[in-house]
Amino acid sequence: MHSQLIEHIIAISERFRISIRSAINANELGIGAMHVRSLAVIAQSDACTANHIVNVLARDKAQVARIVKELLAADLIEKCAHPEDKRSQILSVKAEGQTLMAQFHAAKVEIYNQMTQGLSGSQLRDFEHIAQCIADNLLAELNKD
Amino acid sequence: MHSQLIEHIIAISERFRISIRSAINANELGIGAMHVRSLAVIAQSDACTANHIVNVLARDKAQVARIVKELLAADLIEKCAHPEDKRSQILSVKAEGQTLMAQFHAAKVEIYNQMTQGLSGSQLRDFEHIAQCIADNLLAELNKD
DNA sequence: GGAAATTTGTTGATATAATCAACTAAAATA
DNA sequence: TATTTTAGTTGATTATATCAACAAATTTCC
Repeated sequence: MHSQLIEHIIAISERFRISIRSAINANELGIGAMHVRSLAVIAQSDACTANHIVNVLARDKAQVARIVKELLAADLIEKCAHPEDKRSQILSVKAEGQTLMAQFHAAKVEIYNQMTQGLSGSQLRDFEHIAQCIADNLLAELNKD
Repeated sequence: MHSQLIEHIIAISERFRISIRSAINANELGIGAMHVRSLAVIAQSDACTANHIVNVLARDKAQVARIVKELLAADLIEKCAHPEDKRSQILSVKAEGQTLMAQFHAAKVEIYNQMTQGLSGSQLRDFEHIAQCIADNLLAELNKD
């Protein structure tokens, strides 16, 4: 097993993070890549809670709590009471957050186009499918305790 | 483009890092995943310099300098003068480092087996090839300045 | 040969990301 | 109702990454 598979995967995710940060930094805000990823989760889910972000991004809840606090401080999101659970609050994206999301998606498309150069649609479909399979396998392993 | 490709990639690399760290932590040393990856680079290259690690792992040279310092302090590697460049030193893995590398490889094989469950050899070959292609595309983009 | 530019590595300061443990309050369960 | 679980917060700490300034050796170019 001299496979460099993992090294390629690590390289891809780091370069992606760098690209996102520079795309966002160009738009100046005191937030990082994790904030953007969390914001994207909030935007995608309806009735998103902090705990939902924890599950989707597989992050520590302490880390998420701080990210949410900072997104609120930056006025990118707002929170309102959860109708069925007083411990929890529902997060939603505000106007400025929507703008940032649009920039994020544009950056993502650009990066996606860059990284998929020379690859066919069927290659990419296969790749995504296998990537999901691997991610699921590892998740199952982590949840074994 | 609603592809979750990037999210899968990020998930895989994070779970890998976690797995490596817990495999190493089990073996108790004051070092992290980056130290292990750097050590692996040193082990793989003959006449490895700090700069070589910088290039292979695409890390900041300041970060590498500190990792090397810590690997030296932990007695996992040693350095000797570079015969053709007085600025530079050649790094090599010491006995304890070799032991750690063996543990690392064992952990890597285990993780690799976990993550590839249910995938065929040809799927993995394709996947690795495409991953390398994507990594190269992104690298070319970063080097454009 | 020598000045200028580049490369290699070090250090300081700081930012970002992740981890762990203790804790509160609400909710679910038994 | 008593116990356990869940959602979130906070404090403390570690790990990882970034940027700028610097020294010393090497290379480039005239």
